[in-house]
Amino acid sequence: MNECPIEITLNIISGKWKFLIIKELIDGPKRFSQLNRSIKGINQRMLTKQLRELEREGIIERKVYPQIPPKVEYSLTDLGEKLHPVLLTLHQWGVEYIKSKGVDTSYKECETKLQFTQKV
Amino acid sequence: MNECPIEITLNIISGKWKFLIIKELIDGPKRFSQLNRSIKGINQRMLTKQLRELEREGIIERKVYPQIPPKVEYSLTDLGEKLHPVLLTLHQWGVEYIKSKGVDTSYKECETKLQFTQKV
DNA sequence: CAGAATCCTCAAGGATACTG
DNA sequence: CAGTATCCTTGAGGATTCTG
Repeated sequence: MNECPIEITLNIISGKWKFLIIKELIDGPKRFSQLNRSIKGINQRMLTKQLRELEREGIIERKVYPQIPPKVEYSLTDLGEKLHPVLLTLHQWGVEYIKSKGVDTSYKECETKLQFTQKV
Repeated sequence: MNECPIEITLNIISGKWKFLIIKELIDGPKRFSQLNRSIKGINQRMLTKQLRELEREGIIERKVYPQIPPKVEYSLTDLGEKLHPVLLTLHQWGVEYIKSKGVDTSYKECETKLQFTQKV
């Protein structure tokens, strides 16, 4: 406690996956299996764990459709949507970094994705 | 490789300490011992390790003053300075989070610190 | 003062199998 | 489909000691 807001944010959105999950959900609600497919390298256990934690922090919402086979949709809450500027600046710096290293062209698809949903 | 810029950024500025170190250096160059004191909870080994990694990525610069006792100053490079917007959005979201939880008042000092150096 | 060198712990993360 | 339940590994991070 008595931490600065930056620390608070970092403690909440820590780990390898949370920001990537949030990035996926910026495009709109997605199902568990969709997330599992679009986030490369994650496995079911990790995805479940991270989703639960994000839910507990009030960043995402979990909506269960009572049907068989089950359908569960995850979406950003208002608080979660407010992470958009963070994603944008992280993205922009990533581009700067790539430029500064002289490497390029390898990030096209993610960039466009974020541009489309740019609200600010 | 072929990662999106967000992933690239997160991979580079990962771990528990890097953002906090960068935050300290936004106020201007600082000595090793200063950083060691102002970053609560870090120890020498970790500080050294993180500084080396940040240096290797071109985010900070290390300046040695050849004297006894030794003096070493760390500062942000241009690339490092460009992380300012990220720090700001992380900070802003932290404040939002605190508001949404109804907790407050415990972050005053860090906030002012960042306002002073706000360049954007 | 600014570190290098060791040693150690634990928890984040991963692999796999099973289920309503 | 959307998860649990186990078991396991690795390395991030920590504590301590020594030094030019």
